[in-house]
Amino acid sequence: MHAKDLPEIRHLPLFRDMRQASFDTLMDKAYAQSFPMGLELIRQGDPADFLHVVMEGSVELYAHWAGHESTMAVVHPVGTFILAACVRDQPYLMSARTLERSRIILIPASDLRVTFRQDPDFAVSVVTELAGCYRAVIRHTKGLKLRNSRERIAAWFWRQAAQRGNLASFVLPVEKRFLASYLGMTPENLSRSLKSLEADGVKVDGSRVIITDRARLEALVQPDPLIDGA
Amino acid sequence: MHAKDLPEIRHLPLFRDMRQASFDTLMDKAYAQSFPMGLELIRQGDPADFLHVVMEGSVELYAHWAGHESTMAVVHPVGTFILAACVRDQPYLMSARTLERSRIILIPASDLRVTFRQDPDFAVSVVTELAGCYRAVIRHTKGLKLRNSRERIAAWFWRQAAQRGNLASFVLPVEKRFLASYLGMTPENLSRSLKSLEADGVKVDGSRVIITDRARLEALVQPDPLIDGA
DNA sequence: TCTTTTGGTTGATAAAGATCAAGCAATCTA
DNA sequence: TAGATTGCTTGATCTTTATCAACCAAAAGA
Repeated sequence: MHAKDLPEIRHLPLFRDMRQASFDTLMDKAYAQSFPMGLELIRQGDPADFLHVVMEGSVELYAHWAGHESTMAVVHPVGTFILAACVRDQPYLMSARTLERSRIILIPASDLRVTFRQDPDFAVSVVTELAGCYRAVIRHTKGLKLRNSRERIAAWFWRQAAQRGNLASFVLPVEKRFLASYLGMTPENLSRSLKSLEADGVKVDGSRVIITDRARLEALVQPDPLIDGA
Repeated sequence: MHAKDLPEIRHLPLFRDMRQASFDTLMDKAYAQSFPMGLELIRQGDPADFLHVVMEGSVELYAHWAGHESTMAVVHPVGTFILAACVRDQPYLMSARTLERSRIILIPASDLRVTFRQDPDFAVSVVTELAGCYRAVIRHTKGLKLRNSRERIAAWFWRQAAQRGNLASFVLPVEKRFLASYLGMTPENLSRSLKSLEADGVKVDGSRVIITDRARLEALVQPDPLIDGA
């Protein structure tokens, strides 16, 4: 556990408002570890031992059943994952693997559970964080059910651009096959849709995305804060 | 607000462990109301004013975008809904309407937010409840992404039977069109799939479901606690 | 009781998306 | 740098699911 990580972790909404003493004891039990690319950090069904914080790299959360696999989320720095399993002391619902070499902070779930029972400010932060996670999944599921695959891709691009201050061009932060799976389609389907989206104001060349016609894209996306986020 | 409701509400996991004083003040601000069938209780995007508790009847949570509509959940007694929007003081992500004549308890969101900051036991209950809601949506989304429509229907039947103590026959608690939408398909698709599922151990006659061959159904469903619940 | 309404079913057809196979190009590695 | 690997793309085809329209039956209302 490196001292230089502490300010960054402390700055996260989840840890921002807790008592310094609680934060210190929690961090005291935590440790950092670096993992190579492609390593399975968590297997779905395993007991929830640690809250994970991604400091560097990126982590895919994915689900599998009957030989099928689906990307549920990709976590980038600085972000946490599987808080819900930790607080309920129940098995993980998703597996996790590193998408690149990653540095992860591991916070023992048992200490977490003790801490939010002792520090009311932290409890409030956990409540707020979990409510936010819940709402994020609901929004994603709404997108899956209400939009077709072309619209989902367009909406994802629109959102990415918006998060970068409406930048007209950016590089994909994940490989296309994970994006495809996250958006609930096959890589082939994504590939074909990308080509057809040139007519709707997005051009994709390799991993570079260029919004060529923002108005046209927006007409297709019909952005909705209750799906795409504020 | 009827006194006879209090024990039932108090028995809910969310309210079970809070201090009596907190519960009393919360219930003091709450009030009960009866609504006719088909009434829109909540419109998505509205500010979160009340935590809702269904005492009688049933309520559909649904989402809409660009003229499309999709059932996200159906809440039966005794169940709560839109806790997340309340604790974050943010707009509802889903609309809600009564599916039949229903009696609902309305607990002001502002009082709720005050209470879980003052009563640590209640805060822990809210944490646990929200984590449970989050995990329920994740499980449902996993089902949507990993299973095809036939499998989703079969899994839903299997789960319903399991919740009723592996009863071989039960009556659908919702109209088929809502079930179809909840499971992410059209009513026509559901209707056709139901017929084809006779070959897999489920027979449906009107609103009556009969599990004719549990083993066969289970072979199709491949039940997984990480999707179908424990 | 007789209509009217509404939810459900069925059939025909269309569209969306998945699958399989082959080819390509960028990246990694020896 | 050459070869191998890997992810992406493209084409052909098949499956799944949606759409549209008609019809039926149960339930609600006059």
